[in-house]
Amino acid sequence: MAMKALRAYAQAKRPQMSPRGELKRKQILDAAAKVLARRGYASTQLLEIADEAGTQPGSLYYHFESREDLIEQVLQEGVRLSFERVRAVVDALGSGAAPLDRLKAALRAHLKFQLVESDYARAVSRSIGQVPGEMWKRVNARFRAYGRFFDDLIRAAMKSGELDARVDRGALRMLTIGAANYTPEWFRKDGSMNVDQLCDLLVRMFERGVRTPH
Amino acid sequence: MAMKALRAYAQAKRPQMSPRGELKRKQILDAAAKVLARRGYASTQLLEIADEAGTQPGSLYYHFESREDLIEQVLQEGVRLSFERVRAVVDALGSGAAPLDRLKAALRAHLKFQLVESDYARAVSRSIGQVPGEMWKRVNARFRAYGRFFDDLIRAAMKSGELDARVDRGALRMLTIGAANYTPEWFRKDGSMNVDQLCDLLVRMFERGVRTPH
Amino acid sequence: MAMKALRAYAQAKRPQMSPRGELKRKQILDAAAKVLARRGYASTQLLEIADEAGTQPGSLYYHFESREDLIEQVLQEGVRLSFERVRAVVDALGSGAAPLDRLKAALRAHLKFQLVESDYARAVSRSIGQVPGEMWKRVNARFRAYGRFFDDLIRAAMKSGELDARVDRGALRMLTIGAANYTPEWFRKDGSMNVDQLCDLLVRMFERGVRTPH
Amino acid sequence: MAMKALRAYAQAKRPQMSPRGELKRKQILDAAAKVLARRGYASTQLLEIADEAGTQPGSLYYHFESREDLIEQVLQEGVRLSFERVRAVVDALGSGAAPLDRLKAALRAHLKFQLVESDYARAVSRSIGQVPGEMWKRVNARFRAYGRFFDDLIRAAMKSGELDARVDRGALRMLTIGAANYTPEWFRKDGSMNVDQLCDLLVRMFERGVRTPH
DNA sequence: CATGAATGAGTATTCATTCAT
DNA sequence: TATGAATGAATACTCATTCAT
Repeated sequence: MAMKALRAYAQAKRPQMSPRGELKRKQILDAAAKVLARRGYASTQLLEIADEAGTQPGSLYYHFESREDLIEQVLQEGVRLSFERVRAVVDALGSGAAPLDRLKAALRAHLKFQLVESDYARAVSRSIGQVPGEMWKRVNARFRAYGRFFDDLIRAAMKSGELDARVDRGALRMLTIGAANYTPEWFRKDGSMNVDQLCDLLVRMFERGVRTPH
Repeated sequence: MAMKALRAYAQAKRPQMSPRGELKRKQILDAAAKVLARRGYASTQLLEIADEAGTQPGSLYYHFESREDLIEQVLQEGVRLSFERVRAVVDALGSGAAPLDRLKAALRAHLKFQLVESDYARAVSRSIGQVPGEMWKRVNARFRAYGRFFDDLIRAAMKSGELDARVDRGALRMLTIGAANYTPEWFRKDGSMNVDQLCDLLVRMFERGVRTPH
Repeated sequence: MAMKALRAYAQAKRPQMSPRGELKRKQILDAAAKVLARRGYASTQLLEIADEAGTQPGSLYYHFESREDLIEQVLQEGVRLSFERVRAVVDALGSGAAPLDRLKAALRAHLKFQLVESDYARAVSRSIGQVPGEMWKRVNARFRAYGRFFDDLIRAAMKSGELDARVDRGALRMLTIGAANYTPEWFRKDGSMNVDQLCDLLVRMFERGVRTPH
Repeated sequence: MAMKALRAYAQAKRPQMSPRGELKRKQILDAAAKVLARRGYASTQLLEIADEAGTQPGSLYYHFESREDLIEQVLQEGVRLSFERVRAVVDALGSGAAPLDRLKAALRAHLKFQLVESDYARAVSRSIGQVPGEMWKRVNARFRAYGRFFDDLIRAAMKSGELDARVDRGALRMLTIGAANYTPEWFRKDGSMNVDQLCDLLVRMFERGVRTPH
């Protein structure tokens, strides 16, 4: 009871936390992202996170309310970072670029980011379908915004005539995300192709597969 | 320890089991498949399986050695059934059919089977990446045979010139399987498209995306 | 599975454990020794050990890996302590003492130690024949060293001519140990004889029974 | 409830049971004796007994009320058979034989019987100290009668002056029984000595160790 | 702030016992 | 009588969480 208050206090206080506290908090989040990317939601244990962060399980509770709280923050961060990255890449092309080129760049950025660049992003794809309802509702709210961004890119490429407008945009997006999210399960950097070649293939299938027939 | 041999007597006796015993065993496997398809490997609990099968958790041990044993049998069966179904569909076309048509039929069958037809198949796709090493080794042995079957179909379609032979077959297969396996996560039968339309889309992306450019 | 290594962190850390942790660990070992001395291996339950130690069953796992681990440590300690005690008593006599006197002192010390002095020693004698194969192999390794010590004393007393060298040393030792180990089952301190008188009797049977006839 | 009555009925009926029923009952008792001799009371499981008897665990309940009932009957039988055998051997010597010779014959018979001749007898020695209080009270009642028989033989040998009358008879008997009962734990028929030589050694220690000094 | 230690609710598993056939 | 099948109470074990220091 008194604890609850203290914890709430810790949370509320977060913005003004000491630099040292912020650092530790970041280390724990990083550790949790790494473990989640490795094990997925259901198999992730606090002990392994603590080990990875160089602390004790009990210490995590100073920085986070609970396992759920910690994990949710990793997942939210994962979605946020992916979105941020993809948007930055698309923005860099400028609004003068062809809609399909913008979409292809987004696709490439998404795949690469979650395959080799960010534990947070991989934590998300490895946990989809394991996260309990309530938490998923909240994470999914942000995830849907990310999806809408993609949807807008697709819509634009359809409007411009580059993509076949008769294709169901939602299904198209989900099939592509599924293909991308599954890659961490099988792709090996030291295999027969590198990450960029993999991106090429995904983009090729998307582009030629969906483009407007003449 | 010395008891292990005794406990497993249900296993040893299986061949001569009574029809009633076989029936219950099947009901339990079905229940486990349903729960695995719903929760995935790590979150699947024996209590839920027992509930679904209309028994007590303790009773499961009359038919199976352990949680691991039960789950592994569901997964093995899931791979076996998928393979069986897909092969039957391809065989039905006859060897006179064009290689690409055979491949497209296989793709369609795989997606449909695991999306709406079989809890066992969905149990597999929902559990990939969560199954502990040793068990995965055994399940994967059968899974690879299934993958090889697809690979042969792809190779044939490349040889016939229908598909672009420069594309990496392994990556192609895994991207497609990823897209298909993710569908149970988002596809709703009552949504804007039906299962066959979804199959059409996946096949279209595969076909047009990979076919040989002229 | 991969978790085993993590769970055992209490073990790995033992050397640097805090005094408070060491104390509790000792209390648990003492409690386990008491319960084992009372019930024997097979009937010993963690709940009873926890009760005796003033903890919860779950707490035992902070200090020990498993029931087996805890029990094995008690048994190893039991053998170690018996050996240590007996050797100390024999050493105190000095090497100038007659071999038979050294042997008699050892016998007396062994019986007394496990009858009234040490729960650990009694835990061993009460568990012989119940301990599962693998564990017994390890405990027995130390136990055999203890047996060899006795054997050496017997051999010396035979060489000196005090004992009849035609008697089978192994059988002699085991019969004597059997007689001694069974005493906790029936001896009552408040009975017709005290511990020292019991020791006298055992030593008398050994000495007169085995000594060289003239 | 209705079961209780039926079971009681089965028990009450035992004397008039069909020959076939009696046979099965005997097979189960034999099997239980074998398992008890191997595992001791606490580790004995009904499944192993049923296996050994060539039946199912459930079937045991037609012949015996419970695990406790079955085991108790084995133990009672074990004491009864030992007593019977030892008494027969002593009686065969006739009352004209020297008291010490009668005692030595009894000792020899006891050791040999429970070491190599009877699973029932070994079931008893392997279970001593593991049997729960209530049951032990009942078994011990018969066991004490057996002990008294030995005690009478000892008393007679003391009266005749062959044994030292100052020795505590109870302790003497228990030490000897302990030595004998422990033998199944270590004695191997194919070892350096045979059963009769082992008997010789036990008798020698008893005789020379306790006889009246001149 | 951190941690060593403890807790307790939950989970798989075992096994004597029951019961329908 | 026998047995295949089921049951449920008991037991070891796990792990997020708490708390004293």
